[in-house]
Amino acid sequence: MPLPIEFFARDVVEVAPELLNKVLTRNGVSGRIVEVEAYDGPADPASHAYRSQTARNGTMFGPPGRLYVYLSYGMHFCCNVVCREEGRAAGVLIRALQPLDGVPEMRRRRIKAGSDDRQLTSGPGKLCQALGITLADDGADIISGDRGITLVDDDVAYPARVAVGTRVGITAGQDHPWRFWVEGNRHISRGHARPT
DNA sequence: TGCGAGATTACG
DNA sequence: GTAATCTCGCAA
Repeated sequence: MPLPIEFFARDVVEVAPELLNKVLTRNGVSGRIVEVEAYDGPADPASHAYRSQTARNGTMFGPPGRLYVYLSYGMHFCCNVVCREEGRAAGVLIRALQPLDGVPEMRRRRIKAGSDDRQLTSGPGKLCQALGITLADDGADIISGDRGITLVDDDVAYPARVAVGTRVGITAGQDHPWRFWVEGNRHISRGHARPT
C-alpha cells in the first residue's frame, strides 16, 4: 500500500532509514530500496537546497511525497523523495535498489550491466536508468502514482541490520552520518574513493 | 562572463 | 586514474 503523506512530512533523517525495504516502481519495473542518504536543505551544506531555490531544485521546495530528479555531472539522473513540510526543502536520495520486477526491461535499458544483476541498480544513476527515470519525472507524485511512479510498503519487515555511515561523494557536511543501507545486501553502491 | 567543483559512471 | 559534460555559486 502507498505511504501516507504524513510519512514524508517529517524530519528527513528519520524518514531516510525507514525507506529501506520499501518498493519503488515505475510502470511495472520495480526494486526494493537498500541504500539511501538524507539531505536536510538549508541546514545541510551538502544539499542542493542549502542556498536558494533554483530551476533545478524547485521540486524540493514543494509538497512532500514527490520525486525530485536532477541531472548529475551533466549525464546521469538521480532521484530523491521530497520530505518535511512544504517550503522546508529536504530529500532522501535513493542510492541503490534490489531488482524485483521487470528485470528484462532493466537489462535492455542498462546494456552496460551485462549479465551481472548487481550492475543493474547499485548506484543512484544506475537505478534511474534501469527504471527509465528522467527529468520528465521530476515532480511526480509517488503517493498517488500520477505519472506511473509509486513508492509502496509491501509489508516486508524492516531490515534486521541497518548500517549507518557518512554520505558519498560530498565534501561539505561530511560530519553527518546520514547514509543508511541494508547490511550485507549485494546491491549496495560502490561509493566513491575518498581522498586520504 | 568565466571558472571550478559537484549527491556519477564507465573504461583504461 | 580520468574523461564525459550540465548546473550553480562566486569571483572578476
